[in-house]
Amino acid sequence: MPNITLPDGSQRQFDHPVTVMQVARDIGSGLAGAALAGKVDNRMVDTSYLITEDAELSIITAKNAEALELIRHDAAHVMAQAVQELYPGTQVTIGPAIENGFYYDFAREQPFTPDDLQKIEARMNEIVGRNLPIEREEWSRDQAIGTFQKIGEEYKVQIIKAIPAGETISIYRQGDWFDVCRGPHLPSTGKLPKAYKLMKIAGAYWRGDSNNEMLQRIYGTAWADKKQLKQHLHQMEEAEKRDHRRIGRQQNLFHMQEEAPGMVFWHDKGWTIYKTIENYMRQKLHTHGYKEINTPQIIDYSLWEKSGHASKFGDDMFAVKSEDRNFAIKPMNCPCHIQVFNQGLKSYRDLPLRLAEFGSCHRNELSGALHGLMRVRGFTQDDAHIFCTEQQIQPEVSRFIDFLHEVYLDFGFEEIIYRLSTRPEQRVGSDADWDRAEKALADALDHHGLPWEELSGEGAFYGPKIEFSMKDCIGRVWQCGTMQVDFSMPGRLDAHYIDENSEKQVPVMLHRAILGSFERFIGILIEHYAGSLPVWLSPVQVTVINITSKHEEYARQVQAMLVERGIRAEADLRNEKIGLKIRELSMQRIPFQLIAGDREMEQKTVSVRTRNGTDMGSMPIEVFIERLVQEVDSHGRTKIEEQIQ
RNA sequence: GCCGAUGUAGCACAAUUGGUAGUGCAACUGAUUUGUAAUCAGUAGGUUGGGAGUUCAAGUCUCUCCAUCGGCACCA
Repeated sequence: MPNITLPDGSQRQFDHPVTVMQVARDIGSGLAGAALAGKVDNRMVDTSYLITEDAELSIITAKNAEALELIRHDAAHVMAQAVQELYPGTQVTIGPAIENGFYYDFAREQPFTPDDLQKIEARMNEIVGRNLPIEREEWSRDQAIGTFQKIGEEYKVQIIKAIPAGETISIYRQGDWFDVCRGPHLPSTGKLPKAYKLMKIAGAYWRGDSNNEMLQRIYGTAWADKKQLKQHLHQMEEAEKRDHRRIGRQQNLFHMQEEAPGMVFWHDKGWTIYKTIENYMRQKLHTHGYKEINTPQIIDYSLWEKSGHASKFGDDMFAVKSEDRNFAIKPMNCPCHIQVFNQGLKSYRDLPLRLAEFGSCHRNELSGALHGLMRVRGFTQDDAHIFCTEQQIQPEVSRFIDFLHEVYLDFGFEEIIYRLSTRPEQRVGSDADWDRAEKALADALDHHGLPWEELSGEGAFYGPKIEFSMKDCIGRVWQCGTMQVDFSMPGRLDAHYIDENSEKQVPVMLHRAILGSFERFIGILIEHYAGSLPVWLSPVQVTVINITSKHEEYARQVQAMLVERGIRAEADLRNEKIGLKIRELSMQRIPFQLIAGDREMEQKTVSVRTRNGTDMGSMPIEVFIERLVQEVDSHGRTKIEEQIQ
């Protein structure tokens, strides 16, 4: 007879099998009312689940984190029921819980409209109001297939057929409506908190395959209570405010236009950010032993055929024809780097050879994939290729990881996610090669004591890779850095070196990038900092403001002193009140505003104000410059505010 | 590329059932000489994304192309 251990360690003895709900009732009627599901020996189950043996049990209520997934999954079911009641003939397919909510994919000729969402939501409220008990049934495969076939649910039939033999087929029924589902579910529809909202309609391929027909997906968000829902909606609004496309326009950083889809027109302010990053990287590459090179944009198609890109990515390359010759605009830099490597006979003494290029590339991405600076057709990578021996892979990867950490920290990204992608089914190179390369990458990560996740089979056909992703301040993950081993291309493009025994060898090539593309990286920076870039990256670092025309000359002098010291300073000498200037400059997120009036002019000082409204008082110009230079040089680690305190 | 939505002044948005395209901010002109997030007044600004069609009449309806947005798929 079951002896049930609760999370607080207390035990309850029963002389007969009990359901989760019965245990909850035994503890208290309040808990029974709140119970949404149970967790038996760490497995989520329905409240109707019958416990026959000794077990550990926790009762899941809306307060538990685990409840959210149940709530979301139920919301998906309730939505599906609502849709089928409102729009007969619509077929259901799948509808899982996802981060922040849920979706359900429907098959229906006529598209859903935004108005439909309101109607569906209203019907969902009604279904919740009906408080239909949700009951689990187990059916045989034949019964399940037969039943769904009879009601015309062809997709469900396919889903059932795909369930492995021997696995139980469970059906969840709420009122007249039922669905095949693994569960668990809430005890009744009335338990679903009315803290959901349907968000958007989207197309989605059946089974995620673009060869299949497209279904209609409805996304919703669902939470344990209205407060959480409100908070989430508020967060979405906040995220929208930091959208790099919006900030890019507001701060006059760049624009894009119809005539050049997926390509960026950088304005002077945005280009200043770009140049600052490029110069920073150039300096870093130099200290880390890279040689910077530059290679052509347009190359005869035959090189891309030889490298293998034409057959694999030909459709995504921009082609150019001239005097009966076919060219392609380069989609990547590696074949060009091999051409540089191939000039002159290389010795093992030349290795490792690290060739870097701020390589401008063009890829004809599908129109639907474009997204602001994040996914473009024309971009520049902080690209480099390291030519080395197999023995040098691990030390090179290790050095690279140090380099990458240095850079990410300077940009203010502290949380990095590491993923190692290993051999895919279709690949070149011997298993022994792959063994050694995968081990070299894993060892380098381990050597740094870094936590990493293996993505089995996700490597490129030519070699394994590590992907480095950053987490921004609102928790979104962006893949930027990469380190890829390549066994294939050096051989295809005839790269050789002479080893210690005077024999010709093919070098290993490592493809690597830290920022990825400048465009994307700048987009990430803008969103991470919500437009308030650290001073060292800010296009305009300081603006001097005069109070009246009397102080114009002094303000100009101050600006000149700043510019002299390499500070990006402007002067706002407009005939406007300083309240207006401060407002506008603050909204432009200019880090420092220097006020020049009578007092400052007399004492040769400036009054310093930050873009966040902190008045730092007045100080001699020289003192301000020294402190600012320190903040810039330290990449924001030494802040002026802190230097004062 | 696929599904859906959207495209109006530099920007953010209006415009009843098809009936003279407006408002705010910005811009420009003038006044104001101002002390820490919006001084006041005036002026100008548009073939409504491109093309075609229906109609006496199209921002509004239809077709088509383009771009953008949200997803899906893709991402060397």
